[in-house]
Amino acid sequence: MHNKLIYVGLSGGVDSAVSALLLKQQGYQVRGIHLRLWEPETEPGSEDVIKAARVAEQLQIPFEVMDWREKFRSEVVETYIQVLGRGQTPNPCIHCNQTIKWGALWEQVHASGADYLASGHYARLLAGQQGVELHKAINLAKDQSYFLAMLTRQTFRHMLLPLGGFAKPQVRAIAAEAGLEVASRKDSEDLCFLKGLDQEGFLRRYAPHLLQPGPILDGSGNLLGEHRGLPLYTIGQRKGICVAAEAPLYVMAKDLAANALRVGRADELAHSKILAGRPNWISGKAPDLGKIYQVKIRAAALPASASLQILASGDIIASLEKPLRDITAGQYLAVYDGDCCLGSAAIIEPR
RNA sequence: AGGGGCAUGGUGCAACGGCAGCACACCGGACUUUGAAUCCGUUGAUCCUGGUUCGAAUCCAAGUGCCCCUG
Repeated sequence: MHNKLIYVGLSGGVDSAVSALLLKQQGYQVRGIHLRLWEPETEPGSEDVIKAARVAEQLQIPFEVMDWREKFRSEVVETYIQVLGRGQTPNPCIHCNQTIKWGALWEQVHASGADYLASGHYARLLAGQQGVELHKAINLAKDQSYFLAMLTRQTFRHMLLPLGGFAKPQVRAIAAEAGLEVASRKDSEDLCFLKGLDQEGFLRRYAPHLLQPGPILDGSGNLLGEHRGLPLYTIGQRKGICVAAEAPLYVMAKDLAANALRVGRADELAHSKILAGRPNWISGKAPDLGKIYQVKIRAAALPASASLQILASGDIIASLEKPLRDITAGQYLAVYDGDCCLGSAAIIEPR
């Protein structure tokens, strides 16, 4: 009845399947598209492709598969490895959303006549006074707006997120009621391209040159042990240091020049300012500089109150009301006004 | 090769002659569409030999190893 053509990215999981189902029920003309993004040579036919195809079959919607493994490798995986090589902690899901899912994929389906591209992300797009706004999901525990915060309003205009108002159990119930076989499929975890490997195994295989052992030092420069390669550690990390001390040790910093890992106590991790790169403001305009907003420094972080200032360079500084730990270069500082996500910027360093 | 001290899981420390515990580390699980954090849990030890004792990590003796002081 709408006559609108919508493509839904079908991952093979329950979320995207229910997204397609809901849109179909709303009367849209729905087509499923699955991206093959990563399959190691040894992996036989991907289970995800089969599951996605089955979803489309059950929903009786057209379905196609795009083999974008090379594109994914050059756009997302290469960036991931490069950022690790710079001593930072990449967020490949954000990069994938920018370049693949809402970049190249949109262009592709748009060229095929699509009016919208939908996904199973848990976030909401609401009509605001100045246009579409990105809001957190109703179910805050599942909210994924952080991963979408580097996208532009231009993109949000043709994006549909049918699950933003649902809780996960509801989604599974809807899938079960519709008889979808993926209803009970477990949620995906970890990076999609790790596929059973842990990060160390992945890097040993695809970027072994990054795994150079080096010294673990405390704040005074004392040698405490040996690390297995700086990319395996991120700021605030506790596990994997393999050094027994009076109190737990955490990664404070990575010294690329010396290939050294600096560790310290939890209370030494706190900082009250964050320098982040030129931000992406979804509305196109910078927020109110005098106001207190909420910021998140990682997807699963609790929001923290902060005010913003904009430097001449265009970079921003967030001044936190209470110090935060684990402020990590390569991750993103997402800014919220209540439930509304104003935008995001790549974290450069704590101040 | 003078005197003193120490020896307990991987590391650092507890335990009156009476069930060997704690912290850190490791490993596992929960959580999680980034990396983490966090929470829960499991392994795992009395240097060696002999003696005293109903009973020894604990007391005694020798051995071995380490540390400190004095030549």
